[in-house]
Amino acid sequence: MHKQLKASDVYDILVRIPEGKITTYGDIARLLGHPRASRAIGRILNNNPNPIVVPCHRVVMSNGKIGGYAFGKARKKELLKKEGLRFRGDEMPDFAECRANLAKLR
DNA sequence: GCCATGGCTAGTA
DNA sequence: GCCATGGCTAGTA
Repeated sequence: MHKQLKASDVYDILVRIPEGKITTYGDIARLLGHPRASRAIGRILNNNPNPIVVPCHRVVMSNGKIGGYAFGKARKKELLKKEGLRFRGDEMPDFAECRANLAKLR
């Protein structure tokens, strides 16, 4: 078996994403060296033990749609709106501009 | 065998 | 819309 994705590594990345920025499941997967693990990232987020400090709602789909959320998409959308993101249905018009560059985060 | 994804085809309008 | 993917859980034998 090969090396496995660590949930704590995923959460460590998430806490560095500022308000008003978002990332994708795939971007996180690639940063951790598991380019095909985007679906697995979603499963890990679904398990988020601490939604208060780990902003899972800032992870969206690579096609600019909102993606899932343990407490429902409606809740996720509200949180993102509060942080300045705009919506057209489930689409995020400024997805590209708000997409964080994970490599440059500290 | 399920799923909080994503990339790729086929082929409609 | 299909299906490979990776981590997880249920629950068979």
